[in-house]
Amino acid sequence: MKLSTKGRYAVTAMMDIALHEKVGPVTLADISQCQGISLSYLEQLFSKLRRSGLVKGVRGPGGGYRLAKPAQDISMADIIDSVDETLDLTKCGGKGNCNNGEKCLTHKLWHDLTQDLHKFLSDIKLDQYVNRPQISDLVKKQDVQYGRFLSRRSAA
Amino acid sequence: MKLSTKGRYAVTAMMDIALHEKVGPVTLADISQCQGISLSYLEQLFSKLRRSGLVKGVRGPGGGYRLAKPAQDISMADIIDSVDETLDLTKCGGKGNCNNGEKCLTHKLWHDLTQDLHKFLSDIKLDQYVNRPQISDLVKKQDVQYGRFLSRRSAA
DNA sequence: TAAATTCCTGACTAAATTAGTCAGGAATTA
DNA sequence: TAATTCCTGACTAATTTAGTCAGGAATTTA
Repeated sequence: MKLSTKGRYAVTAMMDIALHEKVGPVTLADISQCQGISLSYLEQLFSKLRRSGLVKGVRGPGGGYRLAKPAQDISMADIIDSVDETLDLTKCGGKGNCNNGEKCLTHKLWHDLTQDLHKFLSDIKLDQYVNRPQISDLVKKQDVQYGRFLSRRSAA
Repeated sequence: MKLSTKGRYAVTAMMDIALHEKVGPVTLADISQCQGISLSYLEQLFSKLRRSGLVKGVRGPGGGYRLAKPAQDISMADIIDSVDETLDLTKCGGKGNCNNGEKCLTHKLWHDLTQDLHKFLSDIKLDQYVNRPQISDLVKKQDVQYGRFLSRRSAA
């Protein structure tokens, strides 16, 4: 378990996609502009999210990314694990010189803690932070201000 | 909220000190050896932990570090916040071009999530992972194997 | 008092990670 | 066919993490 800006980018981007699930795929260009992340960096992150089976890409005009499964089946832990390399615990355990080949006691305690943390984030699904009252109205308002979707959706 | 190896080092080191509270201060040299972290790096981390009021240093022979307050008053969030610089959320909010001067909706959702996470870690106190049955026996065994304290304590 | 121990500080360097850039190709829509 | 968008890989810059070094300050023990 690890948590950096990388994980934050991934989570917010996934929230973005989930918020607009009903309208259609969300392009990385949109996310890039709205969240202030470079397009290429997003592409790197989404390469991982796609390989983890969290999103699927839709190519061509009108394309973008959409969730690969229902929002209630995607947990925060899934997203963070997908992009943030987990940190190793084996610095002492590898050498095995601390507790007769077993891992240090404190390492075990840390291990227990991260497991609890991981469980906590596994229980939080994407839809919990997205399907909330008032949110959908705000999304619309934001999209209008932002011009997102208008160009291609008004033509259809 | 952020979580990296740095935070892990700090948490495990604090656990180490808490485990040996009754025996006396724990030296950074001991922690360094047991956990495989360089002494100077530990000194950097403990400089922060000390300034945050989580530990206090005891100089001179027989010295080391001990907790500055009871283990049940030190939370995991305290420790992690102390060494891991929190990551900023203002990348969009600063520019304020997303939602009419307000922060992006997704940023708000992320903010909510990290608050929940922070609360989770604030509710976990150091003693919860340390004062557990069986642990104290294991500590003794490990200390004997490791020779920690023996040199200076047997003389007393 | 002298010597050993341990914290404590700051400046510097090396390694790893994060973030971004670039160039080009593949699939899809219109 | 042209535009759009995902997709890939190689490269670079910036930041953070981790470690090194040199020295000083407080304390204990002899």
